Amino acid sequence: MKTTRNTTAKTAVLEVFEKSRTALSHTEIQKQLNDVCDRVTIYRILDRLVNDDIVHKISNLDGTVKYAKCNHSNQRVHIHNHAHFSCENCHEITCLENVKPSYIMPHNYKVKEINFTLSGLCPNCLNSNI
Amino acid sequence: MKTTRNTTAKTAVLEVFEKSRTALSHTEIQKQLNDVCDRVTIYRILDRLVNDDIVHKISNLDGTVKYAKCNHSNQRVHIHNHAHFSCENCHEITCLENVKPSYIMPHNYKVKEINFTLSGLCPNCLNSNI
DNA sequence: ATTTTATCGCAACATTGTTGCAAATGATAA
DNA sequence: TTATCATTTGCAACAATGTTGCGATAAAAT
Repeated sequence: MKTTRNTTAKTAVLEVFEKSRTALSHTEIQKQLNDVCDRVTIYRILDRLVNDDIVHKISNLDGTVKYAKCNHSNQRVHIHNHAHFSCENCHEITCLENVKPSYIMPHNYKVKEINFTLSGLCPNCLNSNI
Repeated sequence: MKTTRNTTAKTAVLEVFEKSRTALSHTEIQKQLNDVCDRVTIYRILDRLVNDDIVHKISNLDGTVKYAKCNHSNQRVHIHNHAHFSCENCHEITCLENVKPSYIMPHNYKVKEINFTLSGLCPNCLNSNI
């Protein structure tokens, strides 16, 4: 049985998530960590965190991948069925915890995960008259 | 005013889309074209096709970006509000033209585009008892 | 046929993600 | 506390993907 360890690098990554309101890319995490650990280590930590359902992965329309901490891991069945918002101006991605899409699927599909990302202008950028 | 031209490379790319039932990545398109044109040219053609609303871009959870031809460009307001399905087994991405999510947004967001991708097993792979 | 300019090919570069392996380190039990 | 051992890390090297600049080519309009 593979156990997971609490290393200093992992703790540092989790602290970065804690401080951030928005989802973060690998590069953004790396910048905030400044040389706490290697680039490769961050990739591996993120993989583990996603696997352990501590962090979820979000892919943006532009092809960038971001990560955000889950703040509902107390639920028994843990599905990330909430939406994300991607601002085309400031490029921040935020979780819209309360936005849950409803939809009707054709038969014969087995849905395991959903990724619902809306893009446009976030409240901040909308107010700035852009 | 920038006009767009019909080149042989662009026509070839569109033919590849025509033949394909599923969404295609840059690499997949390149393989099917075998050396009709340069790798860079394909990137630029795809950019233009997306800009002209002839093709839409889909980004998958694994970070891969795929493209599919729009078959509803007759609509006046052209928003890609349909869902896509990404099979975790065969990795094919298909458009679910009839699946349109309904959702309620918080105020102060201006939504311009949505990306709704469901993943799991497609009918083909589901039947294969995987 | 000539002109204009969008498009192309090439080369070089930047970014992002992956892999193998020896060394380091966290967790567990002695 | 120390010994043990599997997990994690750093490094180096590699692979894949996407971008940019620029001279050459070719599509479309006159």
